[in-house]
Amino acid sequence: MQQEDPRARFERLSAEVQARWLDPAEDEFLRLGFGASSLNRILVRTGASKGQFYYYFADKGALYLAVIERALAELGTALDAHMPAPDGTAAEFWRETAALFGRITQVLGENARFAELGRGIYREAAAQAALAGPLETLRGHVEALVAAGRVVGAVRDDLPVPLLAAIAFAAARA
Amino acid sequence: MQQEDPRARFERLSAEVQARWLDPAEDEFLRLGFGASSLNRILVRTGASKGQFYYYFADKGALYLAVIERALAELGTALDAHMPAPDGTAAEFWRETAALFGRITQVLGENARFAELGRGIYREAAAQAALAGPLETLRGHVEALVAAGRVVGAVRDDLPVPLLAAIAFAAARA
DNA sequence: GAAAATTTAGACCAGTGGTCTACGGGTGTG
DNA sequence: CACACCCGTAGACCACTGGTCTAAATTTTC
Repeated sequence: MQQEDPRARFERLSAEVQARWLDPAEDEFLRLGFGASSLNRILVRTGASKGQFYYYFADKGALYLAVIERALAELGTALDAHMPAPDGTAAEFWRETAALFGRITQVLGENARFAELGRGIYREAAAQAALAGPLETLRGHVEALVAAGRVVGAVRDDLPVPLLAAIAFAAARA
Repeated sequence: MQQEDPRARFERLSAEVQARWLDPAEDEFLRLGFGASSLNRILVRTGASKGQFYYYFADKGALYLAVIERALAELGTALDAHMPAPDGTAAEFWRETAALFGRITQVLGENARFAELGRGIYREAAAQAALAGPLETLRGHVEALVAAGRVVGAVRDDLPVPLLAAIAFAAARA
């Protein structure tokens, strides 16, 4: 007798009302991680009731997911706003790449929460699947960059793209 | 009226008895991660009582730590058994490095659990501190390798060692 | 205004990690 | 032998967890 997907109900809400849910949740998740965060505590801080929560979210993980998705979307638009215009030489490519890295780390610095939130993803199998979309977008940026690098001969082509992406992430983190 | 550190009591136990605690715990942590693992369930599978557990471990995290430390120690000895004898040229260095990577991934493949366990560490602040010792040993291996590479001019020296180590880990994971 | 649908409140549940008291079983000493 | 001592054990108990469910309030529709 399932009526509707709670997720759909939440997405129907205005951004302001959504923020009223996501802001306290993000704060809690950021400070304590997923496992140690208390849903009841979040509810108190949000000023909402149990029934209200489970009307808009399937479970605690869905809330975590919603927080990450919002953050990821914001990161995406922030990156788009800083996109470079690449040209043809290998030297230029590396300069552009270095600049892009600078921009990414800058954005990450401005939003230090992304790194922290990202770490929590690993565990949630469902999260992996649900985040495929947003992450695919970001991965597209990286892949495009790598492809451009190959054209100008600056990037060796015997390494798989995911590996490069992983290295890029690790480097950015450090 | 604190009598003694539970940790000391556990370490006084024989390896066999320790394994009787750590084996079921490792299985649970591996399958479910730290947060979703149930201490009570582990106790049932171990055949131990609450009191018994808290006599040997400070809390759930301490058990998790003990599991990781044992795994890390085993990884260390496994790596030592595969150590190369490096010589002087850059080409040789890279061959050796590639071979070492192969060995590491091989060892990691044989003990696929390390990657999984490692991911769980991030959250535990205490774990970070407590694992400093064992990790320092492993880091020593990597650092020695990098130093050797610098001598023969194969590794650029404008990158910090931790960054290289992070890249190495990321690459090994992928 | 009444009937129907959507939204909210919170008591309730099994299970969680952790504490605490009481008890068994050695061992050493008189 | 008996006593005290102490290491180790058992498990009742606690506050809290995420999640379910029913009943009431509120809004929408006719």
